[in-house]
Amino acid sequence: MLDTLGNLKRTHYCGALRATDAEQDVILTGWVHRRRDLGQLIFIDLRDRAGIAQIVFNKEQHAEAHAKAEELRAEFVVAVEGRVVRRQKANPEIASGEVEVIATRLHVLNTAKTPPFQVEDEVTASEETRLRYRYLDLRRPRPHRNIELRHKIFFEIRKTLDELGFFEIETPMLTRSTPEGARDYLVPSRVHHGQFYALPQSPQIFKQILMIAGMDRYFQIVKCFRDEDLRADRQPEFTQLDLEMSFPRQQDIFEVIERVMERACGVIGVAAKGPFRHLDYKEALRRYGSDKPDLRFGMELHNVTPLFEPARATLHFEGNVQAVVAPGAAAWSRKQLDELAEFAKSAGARGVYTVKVTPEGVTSPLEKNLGADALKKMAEAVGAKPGDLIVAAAAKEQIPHSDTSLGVAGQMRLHLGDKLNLIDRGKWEFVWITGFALFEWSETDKRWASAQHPFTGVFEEDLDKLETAPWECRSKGYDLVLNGVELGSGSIRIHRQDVQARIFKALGLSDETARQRFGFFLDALTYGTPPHGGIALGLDRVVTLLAGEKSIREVIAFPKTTTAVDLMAESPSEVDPAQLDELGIQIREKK
RNA sequence: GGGGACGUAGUUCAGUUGGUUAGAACGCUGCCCUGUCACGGCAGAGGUCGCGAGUUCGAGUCUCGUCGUCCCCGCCA
Repeated sequence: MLDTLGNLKRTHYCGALRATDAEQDVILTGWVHRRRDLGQLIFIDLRDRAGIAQIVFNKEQHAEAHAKAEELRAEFVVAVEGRVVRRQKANPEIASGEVEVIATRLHVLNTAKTPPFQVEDEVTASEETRLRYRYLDLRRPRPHRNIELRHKIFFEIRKTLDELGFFEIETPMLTRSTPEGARDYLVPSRVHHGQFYALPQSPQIFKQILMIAGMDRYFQIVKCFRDEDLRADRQPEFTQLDLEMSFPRQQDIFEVIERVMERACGVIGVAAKGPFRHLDYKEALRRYGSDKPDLRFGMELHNVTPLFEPARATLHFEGNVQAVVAPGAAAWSRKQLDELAEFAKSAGARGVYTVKVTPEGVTSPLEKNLGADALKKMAEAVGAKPGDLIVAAAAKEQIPHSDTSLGVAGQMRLHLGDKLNLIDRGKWEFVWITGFALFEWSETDKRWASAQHPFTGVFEEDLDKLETAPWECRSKGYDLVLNGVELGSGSIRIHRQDVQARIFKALGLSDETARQRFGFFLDALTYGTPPHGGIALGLDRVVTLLAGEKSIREVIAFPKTTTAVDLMAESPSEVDPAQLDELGIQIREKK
């Protein structure tokens, strides 16, 4: 027979009991974490959100409570009445370890099936099992801590932006499909047969319209939806901090985000301080081989193409050659070097070359191709010291106006930085990346596409190149990067209808198509649009970094798998034929 | 769309060259135990080796397909 909660009122959290509570009568509630049955004496670790308290059931003193405690099993839900006493021997492992509760009465509020895995701090179950029984997984202290941290960060962000004069304004979830960019999640309309809403990839157009509407400063912590393939740092639905300001200089937006990040980092006691560094996109690519460089360590790239030039034919490489210096890696084994080459190849390298720098001199398989003098010169040029390994990778330019050798070397830099333990985990290196190109060549569509999105502003002096040399147009976009992770991007927007029309044209959108897709927005632009700009940050990634987690799934209460499945809710799922019928939808067999 | 890793008891895993009755730990069930705290002791239950074909006298093991989970490339304005 189960007991009722009745008029029982919890007096303390289990995990909050301290020596100062000794000799008090308390009522605790929670889950049976562990039971240690010694016969006449039963110990229960009782767990709630705050932690664990030890409860003692003594047959001699409280026979009735003891008898009921014999029936307890893992994850039963109970309320315990009792008295807090100091322990003769404290348990330093738990926060409440100086005291325990002598139970006078036990109320069994609910039973529990034997859980598929034990609720304990270390993960013992596979991620698949954890996601299927997410409600049990979330009972563990670490997910609890991550979800609490997420709340605290969100709360701090809201407070900060409120103080800075921003209004949190909601925008529609059921909106219009915009074929530019990611695939949309579509929602069929029952009322409008054959028509669909789309879930927003971002509130981009709405937030710009809010600026046109004179709201001046908007923000929103909001879900965005993108139907693309997933990764450790990507979910089909994810949470953004979206914000927009009217009449901003780029500097003003940076300052707002720097305040926000300072306060968010403050939640875990990290002293991040703006202004953050700035790095030009091209410079970031040249020095770090990435548009989201990890600045926690050096190991910058060196363009050694000229040094390799004499051997271009014999080595059969194409494109440029970039080198990095791996400190202390001259002693690496053949196996380690093979693994490195394997990694570089998988990153897109066409050729991988290593040069060992030792106190005796410089040795390399390249010696017969380049000669000893050239190798010595190379070691000097890249600043390699005895004990270092120079790793060079060649990759052919595949995309017009970009150098793929940089990206390959950039991936090697990260790989080596990790392998050689060069990354200081206590560092928090924020950097603004600016100076992006406005357009990138889309190989799939065989046309120029917006590097960010089609509302990104362009420098006035580049306007004339829109039609003649689109690749030379510089955008007013910027990215915020932390420790090699892209946290978000934004821009000063286009606020003139004529410029917006020219961008659509450069993207190969006819007037007609542009009107069809963005007509309402183009109209809005003509009614007195202020200069405006903003940014969107991926908050799941922010929390992941601050929580010290590897996967975004660890900071989301109910995440989906890499195939966009919710293992607990078992979504997506088939629906009742009557529902489909009402929507006028018929499912075709997949080819 | 492509590449890689994994799938065996409730859970996490081991399983030799294809060969007798598929093992361990934790968990679970019962009994004993008054100071445990990952309690301990004794006894016990628990298996569609993801699924489907194939090769073979014989498949957890080999082959093909398929499903699922994870990682990476493409993709993600």
